[in-house]
Order: sequence, then structure tokens, then C-alpha cells
Amino acid sequence: MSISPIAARPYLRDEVYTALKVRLGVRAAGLTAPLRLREEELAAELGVSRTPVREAMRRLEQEGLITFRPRRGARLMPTSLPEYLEWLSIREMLEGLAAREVALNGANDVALRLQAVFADFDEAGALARPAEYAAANTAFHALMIKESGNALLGKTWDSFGHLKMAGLRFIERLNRGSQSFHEHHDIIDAIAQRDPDRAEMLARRHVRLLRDQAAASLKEFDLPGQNETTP
Amino acid sequence: MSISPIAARPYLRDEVYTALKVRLGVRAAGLTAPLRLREEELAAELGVSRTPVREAMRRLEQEGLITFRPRRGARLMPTSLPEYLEWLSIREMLEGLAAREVALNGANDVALRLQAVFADFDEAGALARPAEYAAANTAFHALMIKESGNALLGKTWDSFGHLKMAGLRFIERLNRGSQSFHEHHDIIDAIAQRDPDRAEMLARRHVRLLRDQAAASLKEFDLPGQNETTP
DNA sequence: CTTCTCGATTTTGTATACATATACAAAATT
DNA sequence: AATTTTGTATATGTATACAAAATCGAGAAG
Repeated sequence: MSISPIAARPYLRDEVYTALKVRLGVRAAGLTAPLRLREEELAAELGVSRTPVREAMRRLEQEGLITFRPRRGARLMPTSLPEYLEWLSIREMLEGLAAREVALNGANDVALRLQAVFADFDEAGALARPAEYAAANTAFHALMIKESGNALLGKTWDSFGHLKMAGLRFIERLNRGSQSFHEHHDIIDAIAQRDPDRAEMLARRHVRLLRDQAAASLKEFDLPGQNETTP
Repeated sequence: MSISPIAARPYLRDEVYTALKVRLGVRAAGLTAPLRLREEELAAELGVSRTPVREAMRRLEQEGLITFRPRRGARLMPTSLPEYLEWLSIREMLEGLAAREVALNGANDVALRLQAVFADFDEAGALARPAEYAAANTAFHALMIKESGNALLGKTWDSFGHLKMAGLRFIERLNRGSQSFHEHHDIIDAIAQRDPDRAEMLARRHVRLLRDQAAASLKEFDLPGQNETTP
């Protein structure tokens, strides 16, 4: 396995954490079998000692990206669609909460700022430039979470980073850009009108529709199985 | 020939994690100012080296119990009521999801098992033995989360351990045992009837009422302020 | 009396060393 | 020949060592 070394900067453990998260997160999405991770190997490739690698790995373990078996080291598990669906269930609730809070307590210009995220797109554009639209999509949801004013919600959200990444793979297949476009618009509308119930309902439906389609594709394609649980 | 095995040695980092979580969790609830934590001091008190202490601290950081400032070590922050309210907002959503899922997919006997948790209590008992009732309460919610079938939900739930602990302090004041008693009963009822919408609604309301009362007490008592964010 | 500066001390961040458990394979036993 | 045993290699878990940054206090300056 080859991952390029990182540039030595302020705190190695944080650099290592970020580096591993990105590299391993990407790799997990394309994985079919668990991949063993050797501390020394990772340390050598990143050009650091085992200590910061281990500390970074603890965090990744906590986030669920890797699994530890005592004395046998860490394994990078393939991200399963079932697990991704679990995440979407949770995400439905969290985004519902965020939308509600933004509608209730958001700054005056919050609807405008949300709209600005999609300024470069019309309905056709959302379909024509799926990669860019996906990025805007991510930005939209991140902004919602941030503007909710619930700092703990933001932290919780961030800790699911690897699952968000895993999602990209599945979402690409679904290509529901057009529907998504209207749904976002409706959510922003409800927020502009300061209607928390409606904002929550729409935000939840938005995620639920995505989940339903992802779940449907579970039957169509036969995708990687269950994850191991940390013992 | 059979000689009994010597005590199987667990992993220090896990022992340290548990020990610190309990000790610090308790202390955080009574704290008014940040408490500096020295690695060597903790290591010495627990009789281990700094390494497992550091690894345990990474996990506690991830869970939000302690905050790190680069080169300045860890600090245990007082758990603020505002942060606890944020948690209750999130918890409302997570419990709502759990109740929905249990009503939808729970095992046949799940309502009975939930009821069994409160078997020792009637309405008067809930008021008369608040400590025991609080324990049953915790068990009830944990069982719901577990029975939801969403493993990721369980993990997420567990990672908020310190906030749950912090809650005890506030909840003691509220003493809403009697209302709580009926609310639990209604939730179980909705689950027994396999009514996911109603189960979710009731579970959410249950938490929201608690939150409302906690929020009200924020104005009454003047409680510790905001938490620092991890930089 | 307060504030600022500078150096000694403390403490963290990282690297390395050592102990012990697991993995793998060859040899021995049945 | 199949299975068990045992030896060796390898990787993890923990402890220790060392370097660099932050803290603390004494003394000088205002």
C-alpha cells in the first residue's frame, strides 16, 4: 500500500489524523474486504513515529472509520450501504433539527446566504454539473448545521465525516439533482417564512427521499455487507 | 493438570479511559472554572505511564469531556446548562428516531421488556424513590436505543456519556417523576400498537418537556456559562 | 503598587526502547 | 497424512527519553 508522506507541520497527530482520514476515507469507499493497517508502516510512509499515528488512530476509531482488535491492530472496514442507511436515518433527524432551529433563530440574512450557495445553478445546471452541484449541496447542509446555533450539533455532524464521504459514491448513482434542487428551494422558503415546523418537515423529507432511493439501490446492486463491531 | 490462569490483563488505555471518564465526569458536574489536567499527574495517580493516559484522553476529547489547547494540555470544562440544553435538543431527535424504529421493527416482546424496566414502580414509587427511578429511566432509554436496530445510533448515543451524567444534576431539581411515569407508559403503548408516528411524537415530547423545564431553570438559577470550543 | 522582562522549571509533543501477545511455519506426534 | 506442538518472527501495548514550548516567579522598570 502506498500513501505519500505528509508535510511536517504544527501538530503531527492532527496532520496524521487529517491525512489518514482523507486517504483512508477515500479508500474505504472502494474496499471490498477489510484492509489491515500496520502502525509502523503508516508511520514510515508518513515520515513520523508511531506515537502520533496511534493517537490519530484512536480518534478514527472513535469515529468508526477503523476497527481495532486487541493485539491485532487496526483494520479499515469497507463502508457498507446498510451502515450508510443508518447514517441517513440519523441525518434525517439532525437535519430536521437544524432546519427547525435555523427557521426559529437564524440570522436575518440566513435565507439569502443559503440561497447564495446555489446561485450558480439552475435546474438544468444541477443536472449538467453533478460534481459541482454535489459540492454546493455539501456546503448547503454544512451551513444549515452551523447556523442552527447548536454547537454540539456541529460537532456531532463532523464526527460522521467518513460516512458523508462514503455517501458520495452511492449518491452519484442516484442522480436526483433535479428533485434535490426543488427540495432545497422549498426548505429555504420555509426558513425565509420563519416556519420551523415546515422547515423541519421538508428537511427531513429531503433526506428521507435520498435514503429511500439509496435503500432501493441496496436491492438492485448487491453491495458490501455488514461491518464488524468493535469488541 | 489444571492450573488456574492469572488475571487476564486488560488494556491499560481502556482502564484509564473508564477511570478518567467516571472521575472527571463526576467532577465536571461540580465545576465552576476549567480544571487543568496534567498528564504526568494523572498517570502517577493511576499508576501507569503517560502513553495510555494520552490515548484515553484522545477519546475523551472526541467525546467532548475535555478540551485540548496545543502545548498547553487538557482542561476539564464545567458542563454548562446551555450545552446540556443543546444535548437535549439532539436527544429529542435521536429518541424520536429510536421510538419510531422500535415501533416499526422491534421484536415481538419489546413492549413487554420496556414495561419490565418499570415493573418495580407505580406512580407513587417514581416520586418516592427518585434515585432508583432515575436508574430505571436510564435503562429504559438505553433499551430503546438498543432495540432500534440502528447500531450507529447506539454508538452516537454512547459518545454523549458525559452529558448524560451532567444531566443528573439538573434533573434532580426538576423532579418530574410523576409526569415522566405517564409519558413512558404512553410511549410503550404506542410501540405495543406499532404506531411509529405516535411513538416518535411521544418520545420527542417526553424529551422536549424535560428540556423546557431545564431551560426554565436556566433563568431561575444562574448557572455556569459557555464552553470553550476545541480549536 | 503594577506591569514587564527574562530565565528556570514544568509540561507537553514526539521518538525510541522494551515487553508481551499473536501469526506463521516447520517439526514432532499420533 | 492429519493434527498438534513448538520455535521464531512480527506487531502491538506500554514505558521511558529527549526536545521544544509554555508557565511561573523574581526582579527591574514604570
